[in-house]
Amino acid sequence: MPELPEVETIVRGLKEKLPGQKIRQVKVNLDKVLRENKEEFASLLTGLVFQGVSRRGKMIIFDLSEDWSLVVHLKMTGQIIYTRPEAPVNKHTHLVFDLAKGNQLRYADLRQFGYLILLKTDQVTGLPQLAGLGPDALEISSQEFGKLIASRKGAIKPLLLNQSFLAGLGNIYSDEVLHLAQIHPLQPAGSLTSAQIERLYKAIRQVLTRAIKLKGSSVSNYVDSDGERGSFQELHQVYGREGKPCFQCGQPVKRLKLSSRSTCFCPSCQKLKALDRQE
DNA sequence: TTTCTTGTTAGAAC
DNA sequence: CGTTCTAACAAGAA
Ligand SMILES: [Zn+2]
Repeated sequence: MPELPEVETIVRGLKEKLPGQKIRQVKVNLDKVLRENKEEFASLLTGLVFQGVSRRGKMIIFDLSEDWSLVVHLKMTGQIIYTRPEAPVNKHTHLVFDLAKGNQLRYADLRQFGYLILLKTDQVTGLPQLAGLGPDALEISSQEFGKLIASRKGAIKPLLLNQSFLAGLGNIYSDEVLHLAQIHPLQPAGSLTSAQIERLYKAIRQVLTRAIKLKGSSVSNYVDSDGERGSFQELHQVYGREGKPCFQCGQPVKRLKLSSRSTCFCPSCQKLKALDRQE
């Protein structure tokens, strides 16, 4: 599931390889991942040169020559892989870019939820999918975070998943962050004490930074731009661990359903009524 | 066969 | 209008 750490890992990998490379040919196997028809998409891109690669939240932005940009969302199962052309082709490969140096950039997506948008560079920031994003989870300041949290009434877990509030966290990292911060997923955001908000802010940075170091979490089919799995899943404290003992206290991890998403947490480490009274 | 999983969004409810 | 919530989407695993 590409969330911020996985997307960041992919972007860092591609930054080393793509800039300066010309697109020699584009093959489209499934045009439903595109906005325009496949012929138009291929002809617009052919001959362009990759320049920068960046991300905002979970969105990837490729900047190309002639003021074109390609914005990509991988949703749950999307992959972008830079590879030798003779490497075996994933069954769900929907796009193949042949690059001037002989390598290929391949886009694959098992569930076909991801998409690409080709547009002029000056249109990128106005794109609703980008303009609607809140501050990036790794860029927001502690002060701004505290201000945003305080004005919200809903439960903290669904709020962390809301990309227009904060961009980058998904189901895995929201659960992991709340466990590290020792905050119950149902606790109303506006009821968090300043000490809890501080812990939450630090937990977000710590969990995401550590996950990026380990190249993300491979819980389903996630691989980075080299086709390599991440290893942060081995350090998950609660996600996917229902019924197993909490590594901190030994109590079994519980799961509940929150806005039709599963949420794993430790009822002992993450109490609903703040145990840390006044500090 | 049915249920579950995921991120985002349209649309409804408040 | 802002916020919050639900259903829908696809395809494979259990
Ligand atoms: Zn615990």
